[in-house]
Amino acid sequence: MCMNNKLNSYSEDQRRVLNAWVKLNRATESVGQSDRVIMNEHGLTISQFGAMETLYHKGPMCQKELGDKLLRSGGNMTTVVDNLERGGYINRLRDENDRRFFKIQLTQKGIKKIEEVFPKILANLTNRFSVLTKQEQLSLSGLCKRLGLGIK
Amino acid sequence: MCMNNKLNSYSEDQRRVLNAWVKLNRATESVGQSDRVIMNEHGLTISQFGAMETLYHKGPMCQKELGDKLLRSGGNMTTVVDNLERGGYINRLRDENDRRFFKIQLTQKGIKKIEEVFPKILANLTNRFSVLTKQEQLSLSGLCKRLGLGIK
DNA sequence: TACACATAGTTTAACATTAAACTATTACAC
DNA sequence: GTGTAATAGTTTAATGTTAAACTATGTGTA
Repeated sequence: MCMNNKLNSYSEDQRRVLNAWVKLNRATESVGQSDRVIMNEHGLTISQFGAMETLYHKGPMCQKELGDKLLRSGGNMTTVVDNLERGGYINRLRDENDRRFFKIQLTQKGIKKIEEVFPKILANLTNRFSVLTKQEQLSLSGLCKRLGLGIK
Repeated sequence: MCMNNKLNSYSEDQRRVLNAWVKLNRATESVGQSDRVIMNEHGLTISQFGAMETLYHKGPMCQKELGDKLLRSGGNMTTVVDNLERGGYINRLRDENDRRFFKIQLTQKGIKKIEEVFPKILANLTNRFSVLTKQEQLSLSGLCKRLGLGIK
Protein backbone atom coordinates (compact mmCIF):
# COMPACT_ATOMS: atom_id res chain seq x y z
CA MET A 1 0.00 0.00 0.00
CA CYS A 2 2.72 2.42 1.00
CA MET A 3 4.57 4.17 -1.82
CA ASN A 4 7.69 4.58 0.31
CA ASN A 5 9.16 1.24 1.29
CA LYS A 6 12.52 2.60 2.45
CA LEU A 7 11.83 1.56 6.03
CA ASN A 8 11.57 -2.06 4.86
CA SER A 9 15.19 -1.89 3.79
CA TYR A 10 16.37 -1.73 7.40
CA SER A 11 17.03 -4.81 9.51
CA GLU A 12 14.63 -5.96 12.19
CA ASP A 13 17.09 -4.75 14.85
CA GLN A 14 17.31 -1.32 13.23
CA ARG A 15 13.54 -0.96 12.85
CA ARG A 16 13.01 -1.90 16.49
CA VAL A 17 15.53 0.74 17.62
CA LEU A 18 14.09 3.41 15.33
CA ASN A 19 10.59 2.67 16.54
CA ALA A 20 11.65 2.86 20.18
CA TRP A 21 13.42 6.19 19.57
CA VAL A 22 10.42 7.70 17.77
CA LYS A 23 8.01 6.60 20.50
CA LEU A 24 10.33 7.83 23.26
CA ASN A 25 10.67 11.22 21.59
CA ARG A 26 6.95 11.59 20.94
CA ALA A 27 5.99 10.66 24.48
CA THR A 28 8.49 13.13 25.94
CA GLU A 29 7.38 15.93 23.63
CA SER A 30 3.69 15.25 24.13
CA VAL A 31 3.92 15.33 27.92
CA GLY A 32 6.37 18.25 27.83
CA GLN A 33 4.09 20.33 25.63
CA SER A 34 1.11 19.79 27.94
CA ASP A 35 3.33 21.02 30.79
CA ARG A 36 4.38 24.02 28.70
CA VAL A 37 0.80 25.20 28.22
CA ILE A 38 0.33 25.29 32.01
CA MET A 39 3.65 27.06 32.57
CA ASN A 40 2.80 29.67 29.93
CA GLU A 41 -0.53 30.35 31.66
CA HIS A 42 1.54 31.32 34.69
CA GLY A 43 4.03 33.43 32.72
CA LEU A 44 6.91 30.94 32.81
CA THR A 45 8.80 29.15 30.05
CA ILE A 46 9.87 25.52 30.33
CA SER A 47 13.47 26.58 30.95
CA GLN A 48 12.52 29.10 33.60
CA PHE A 49 10.32 26.57 35.37
CA GLY A 50 13.05 23.93 35.15
CA ALA A 51 15.65 26.21 36.71
CA MET A 52 13.32 27.42 39.44
CA GLU A 53 12.11 23.90 40.24
CA THR A 54 15.69 22.67 40.57
CA LEU A 55 16.64 25.58 42.85
CA TYR A 56 13.50 24.96 44.90
CA HIS A 57 14.02 21.24 45.42
CA LYS A 58 17.83 21.10 45.56
CA GLY A 59 18.68 24.48 47.06
CA PRO A 60 20.90 27.34 45.79
CA MET A 61 23.73 26.46 43.40
CA CYS A 62 25.97 28.11 40.79
CA GLN A 63 25.03 28.43 37.12
CA LYS A 64 27.39 25.70 36.00
CA GLU A 65 25.85 23.17 38.37
CA LEU A 66 22.37 24.23 37.28
CA GLY A 67 23.35 23.77 33.64
CA ASP A 68 24.80 20.33 34.37
CA LYS A 69 21.58 19.22 36.06
CA LEU A 70 19.38 20.59 33.27
CA LEU A 71 21.69 19.36 30.45
CA ARG A 72 22.09 22.90 29.09
CA SER A 73 25.13 24.87 27.90
CA GLY A 74 26.79 27.60 29.96
CA GLY A 75 25.76 30.28 27.53
CA ASN A 76 22.17 29.17 27.79
CA MET A 77 22.24 29.37 31.58
CA THR A 78 23.39 32.98 31.35
CA THR A 79 20.35 33.78 29.21
CA VAL A 80 17.83 31.91 31.34
CA VAL A 81 19.22 33.23 34.64
CA ASP A 82 19.32 36.77 33.17
CA ASN A 83 15.62 36.54 32.35
CA LEU A 84 14.73 35.07 35.75
CA GLU A 85 16.72 37.83 37.46
CA ARG A 86 14.95 40.49 35.39
CA GLY A 87 11.62 38.97 36.43
CA GLY A 88 12.67 39.17 40.08
CA TYR A 89 12.46 35.39 40.59
CA ILE A 90 16.12 34.76 41.50
CA ASN A 91 19.22 36.59 42.80
CA ARG A 92 22.86 36.23 41.81
CA LEU A 93 25.10 36.29 44.88
CA ARG A 94 28.83 36.57 44.20
CA ASP A 95 30.83 33.97 46.12
CA GLU A 96 33.46 36.04 47.97
CA ASN A 97 35.65 32.98 48.56
CA ASP A 98 35.91 32.27 44.84
CA ARG A 99 34.76 35.21 42.79
CA ARG A 100 34.30 33.09 39.65
CA PHE A 101 31.04 31.74 41.09
CA PHE A 102 27.60 33.16 41.63
CA LYS A 103 25.25 31.47 44.04
CA ILE A 104 21.82 31.50 42.37
CA GLN A 105 18.93 31.47 44.78
CA LEU A 106 15.18 31.96 44.57
CA THR A 107 13.72 35.22 45.87
CA GLN A 108 10.55 35.26 47.94
CA LYS A 109 8.70 36.07 44.72
CA GLY A 110 10.36 33.07 43.07
CA ILE A 111 9.44 30.73 45.92
CA LYS A 112 5.85 31.95 45.82
CA LYS A 113 5.67 31.43 42.06
CA ILE A 114 7.09 27.91 42.07
CA GLU A 115 4.85 26.91 44.97
CA GLU A 116 1.92 28.14 42.90
CA VAL A 117 2.86 26.44 39.60
CA PHE A 118 4.59 23.22 40.66
CA PRO A 119 1.44 21.54 42.05
CA LYS A 120 -0.34 22.16 38.76
CA ILE A 121 2.50 20.61 36.79
CA LEU A 122 2.56 17.67 39.21
CA ALA A 123 -1.18 17.23 38.74
CA ASN A 124 -0.76 17.23 34.96
CA LEU A 125 2.06 14.68 35.14
CA THR A 126 0.04 12.47 37.49
CA ASN A 127 -2.83 12.64 35.03
CA ARG A 128 -0.66 11.91 31.98
CA PHE A 129 1.13 9.00 33.66
CA SER A 130 -2.14 7.53 34.96
CA VAL A 131 -2.47 5.55 31.72
CA LEU A 132 0.37 3.39 33.07
CA THR A 133 0.11 1.16 36.14
CA LYS A 134 2.47 1.72 39.07
CA GLN A 135 4.58 -1.21 37.92
CA GLU A 136 4.71 0.15 34.39
CA GLN A 137 5.80 3.57 35.66
CA LEU A 138 8.61 1.92 37.62
CA SER A 139 9.56 -0.16 34.60
CA LEU A 140 9.67 2.97 32.40
CA SER A 141 11.86 4.75 34.96
CA GLY A 142 14.31 1.87 35.07
CA LEU A 143 14.58 1.50 31.31
CA CYS A 144 15.01 5.26 30.81
CA LYS A 145 17.60 5.51 33.56
CA ARG A 146 19.71 2.82 31.94
CA LEU A 147 19.24 4.27 28.45
CA GLY A 148 20.16 7.77 29.60
CA LEU A 149 23.24 6.69 31.55
CA GLY A 150 24.32 3.85 29.25
CA ILE A 151 24.03 1.12 31.90
CA LYS A 152 23.57 -2.48 30.83
CA MET B 1 21.77 14.30 55.20
CA CYS B 2 19.99 16.39 52.63
CA MET B 3 19.16 19.97 53.64
CA ASN B 4 16.17 20.07 51.27
CA ASN B 5 13.53 17.55 52.25
CA LYS B 6 10.77 19.05 50.12
CA LEU B 7 10.61 15.96 47.92
CA ASN B 8 9.68 13.91 50.99
CA SER B 9 6.52 15.96 51.31
CA TYR B 10 5.04 14.38 48.18
CA SER B 11 3.09 11.14 48.20
CA GLU B 12 4.56 7.87 47.01
CA ASP B 13 2.42 8.10 43.87
CA GLN B 14 3.65 11.61 43.14
CA ARG B 15 7.30 10.74 43.70
CA ARG B 16 7.00 7.75 41.38
CA VAL B 17 5.49 9.91 38.63
CA LEU B 18 8.07 12.68 39.11
CA ASN B 19 10.90 10.17 38.98
CA ALA B 20 9.54 8.57 35.81
CA TRP B 21 9.19 11.98 34.16
CA VAL B 22 12.73 13.06 35.09
CA LYS B 23 14.21 9.79 33.83
CA LEU B 24 12.18 9.91 30.61
CA ASN B 25 13.29 13.48 29.94
CA ARG B 26 16.95 12.81 30.70
CA ALA B 27 17.08 9.72 28.51
CA THR B 28 15.48 11.55 25.59
CA GLU B 29 17.79 14.55 25.96
CA SER B 30 20.89 12.43 26.40
CA VAL B 31 20.25 10.37 23.28
CA GLY B 32 19.06 13.44 21.35
CA GLN B 33 22.17 15.41 22.19
CA SER B 34 24.44 12.60 21.00
CA ASP B 35 22.49 12.65 17.73
CA ARG B 36 22.87 16.42 17.54
CA VAL B 37 26.65 16.27 17.67
CA ILE B 38 26.66 13.96 14.62
CA MET B 39 24.14 16.11 12.73
CA ASN B 40 26.19 19.25 13.45
CA GLU B 41 29.31 17.54 12.06
CA HIS B 42 27.35 17.24 8.81
CA GLY B 43 26.05 20.81 8.85
CA LEU B 44 22.49 19.97 9.89
CA THR B 45 20.44 20.97 12.92
CA ILE B 46 18.12 18.54 14.69
CA SER B 47 15.08 20.24 13.13
CA GLN B 48 16.55 20.18 9.66
CA PHE B 49 17.46 16.51 9.98
CA GLY B 50 14.01 15.69 11.37
CA ALA B 51 12.22 17.38 8.48
CA MET B 52 14.49 15.81 5.84
CA GLU B 53 14.25 12.36 7.41
CA THR B 54 10.45 12.55 7.44
CA LEU B 55 10.33 13.67 3.79
CA TYR B 56 12.78 10.91 2.88
CA HIS B 57 10.91 8.07 4.57
CA LYS B 58 7.31 9.25 4.10
CA GLY B 59 7.53 11.15 0.82
CA PRO B 60 6.66 14.76 -0.09
CA MET B 61 4.01 16.52 1.99
CA CYS B 62 2.86 20.04 2.88
CA GLN B 63 4.29 22.09 5.74
CA LYS B 64 1.26 21.60 7.95
CA GLU B 65 1.50 17.83 7.71
CA LEU B 66 5.23 17.98 8.38
CA GLY B 67 4.59 20.14 11.45
CA ASP B 68 1.94 17.72 12.71
CA LYS B 69 4.33 14.78 12.38
CA LEU B 70 7.19 16.63 14.09
CA LEU B 71 4.96 18.22 16.78
CA ARG B 72 6.02 21.73 15.75
CA SER B 73 4.06 24.95 15.21
CA GLY B 74 3.23 26.32 11.77
CA GLY B 75 5.45 29.35 12.26
CA ASN B 76 8.34 27.08 13.11
CA MET B 77 7.87 25.03 9.96
CA THR B 78 8.13 28.20 7.89
CA THR B 79 11.50 28.95 9.49
CA VAL B 80 12.90 25.43 9.18
CA VAL B 81 11.68 24.96 5.60
CA ASP B 82 13.03 28.42 4.69
CA ASN B 83 16.48 27.43 5.94
CA LEU B 84 16.36 24.05 4.17
CA GLU B 85 15.29 25.78 0.95
CA ARG B 86 18.13 28.29 1.27
CA GLY B 87 20.54 25.38 1.71
CA GLY B 88 19.20 23.77 -1.47
CA TYR B 89 17.99 20.66 0.36
CA ILE B 90 14.27 20.99 -0.43
CA ASN B 91 11.87 22.66 -2.90
CA ARG B 92 8.49 24.28 -2.33
CA LEU B 93 6.05 23.30 -5.07
CA ARG B 94 2.76 25.26 -5.13
CA ASP B 95 -0.24 22.92 -5.39
CA GLU B 96 -2.19 24.28 -8.39
CA ASN B 97 -5.38 22.47 -7.33
CA ASP B 98 -5.38 24.21 -3.95
CA ARG B 99 -3.05 27.15 -3.89
CA ARG B 100 -2.95 27.31 -0.09
CA PHE B 101 -0.59 24.32 -0.08
CA PHE B 102 3.03 23.84 -0.94
CA LYS B 103 4.31 20.35 -1.61
CA ILE B 104 7.70 20.13 0.12
CA GLN B 105 10.08 17.66 -1.47
CA LEU B 106 13.75 16.81 -1.15
CA THR B 107 16.10 17.91 -3.92
CA GLN B 108 18.80 15.57 -5.22
CA LYS B 109 21.20 17.38 -2.90
CA GLY B 110 18.80 16.77 -0.03
CA ILE B 111 18.46 13.06 -0.83
CA LYS B 112 22.24 12.72 -1.03
CA LYS B 113 22.68 14.48 2.31
CA ILE B 114 20.10 12.41 4.20
CA GLU B 115 21.48 9.18 2.71
CA GLU B 116 24.88 10.26 4.02
CA VAL B 117 23.81 11.27 7.52
CA PHE B 118 20.91 8.92 8.35
CA PRO B 119 23.05 5.77 8.59
CA LYS B 120 25.33 7.50 11.09
CA ILE B 121 22.38 8.53 13.24
CA LEU B 122 20.97 5.02 13.00
CA ALA B 123 24.33 3.60 14.09
CA ASN B 124 24.40 5.96 17.07
CA LEU B 125 20.86 5.02 18.07
CA THR B 126 21.64 1.32 17.71
CA ASN B 127 24.64 1.84 19.95
CA ARG B 128 22.77 3.86 22.57
CA PHE B 129 19.84 1.41 22.68
CA SER B 130 22.18 -1.60 22.88
CA VAL B 131 22.17 -1.29 26.68
CA LEU B 132 18.60 -2.62 26.49
CA THR B 133 17.67 -6.13 25.37
CA LYS B 134 15.33 -6.56 22.40
CA GLN B 135 12.46 -7.28 24.76
CA GLU B 136 13.26 -4.19 26.80
CA GLN B 137 13.33 -2.04 23.65
CA LEU B 138 9.90 -3.36 22.70
CA SER B 139 8.65 -2.79 26.21
CA LEU B 140 9.93 0.82 26.17
CA SER B 141 8.23 1.41 22.80
CA GLY B 142 4.93 0.13 24.08
CA LEU B 143 5.00 2.14 27.29
CA CYS B 144 6.01 5.34 25.46
CA LYS B 145 3.36 4.85 22.79
CA ARG B 146 0.63 4.59 25.40
CA LEU B 147 2.02 7.51 27.42
CA GLY B 148 2.29 9.72 24.35
CA LEU B 149 -1.18 8.91 23.04
CA GLY B 150 -2.94 8.56 26.40
CA ILE B 151 -3.96 4.93 25.90
CA LYS B 152 -4.68 2.75 28.93
C1' DT C 1 56.87 35.62 41.55
C1' DA C 2 55.68 34.37 36.97
C1' DC C 3 53.48 31.82 33.75
C1' DA C 4 50.69 28.10 32.02
C1' DC C 5 46.47 26.04 32.66
C1' DA C 6 41.80 25.31 34.37
C1' DT C 7 37.22 26.91 35.54
C1' DA C 8 32.89 30.12 35.82
C1' DG C 9 30.55 33.04 33.39
C1' DT C 10 29.55 36.32 29.20
C1' DT C 11 29.04 37.54 24.45
C1' DT C 12 27.96 36.81 19.64
C1' DA C 13 26.03 34.74 15.44
C1' DA C 14 22.99 31.55 13.79
C1' DC C 15 19.06 28.87 14.17
C1' DA C 16 14.90 27.04 16.83
C1' DT C 17 10.45 27.75 18.96
C1' DT C 18 5.99 29.57 20.40
C1' DA C 19 1.77 32.51 20.44
C1' DA C 20 -0.68 35.73 18.20
C1' DA C 21 -1.87 38.57 14.56
C1' DC C 22 -1.80 38.55 9.85
C1' DT C 23 -2.59 37.30 4.35
C1' DA C 24 -4.19 34.26 0.87
C1' DT C 25 -7.06 30.78 -0.57
C1' DT C 26 -10.85 27.56 -0.30
C1' DA C 27 -15.29 25.61 1.54
C1' DC C 28 -19.84 26.17 2.86
C1' DA C 29 -24.29 27.98 4.10
C1' DC C 30 -27.90 30.94 2.81
C1' DG D 1 -23.46 34.61 -5.86
C1' DT D 2 -22.24 36.61 -1.36
C1' DG D 3 -20.62 36.52 3.04
C1' DT D 4 -18.68 33.75 6.75
C1' DA D 5 -15.86 30.37 8.48
C1' DA D 6 -12.01 27.33 7.95
C1' DT D 7 -7.35 26.22 6.49
C1' DA D 8 -2.20 26.87 4.90
C1' DG D 9 1.25 29.61 5.38
C1' DT D 10 3.87 34.08 6.93
C1' DT D 11 5.40 37.58 10.07
C1' DT D 12 6.72 39.50 14.48
C1' DA D 13 8.31 39.73 19.26
C1' DA D 14 10.12 37.29 22.85
C1' DT D 15 12.75 33.57 24.57
C1' DG D 16 15.63 29.43 24.12
C1' DT D 17 19.74 27.00 22.41
C1' DT D 18 24.35 25.89 20.81
C1' DA D 19 29.34 26.45 19.63
C1' DA D 20 33.03 29.24 19.82
C1' DA D 21 35.59 33.03 21.20
C1' DC D 22 36.08 35.81 24.96
C1' DT D 23 36.96 37.91 30.14
C1' DA D 24 37.75 37.19 34.90
C1' DT D 25 39.34 34.55 38.47
C1' DG D 26 41.77 30.85 40.71
C1' DT D 27 45.32 26.82 40.84
C1' DG D 28 49.57 24.95 40.52
C1' DT D 29 54.22 24.54 39.25
C1' DA D 30 58.85 25.92 38.07
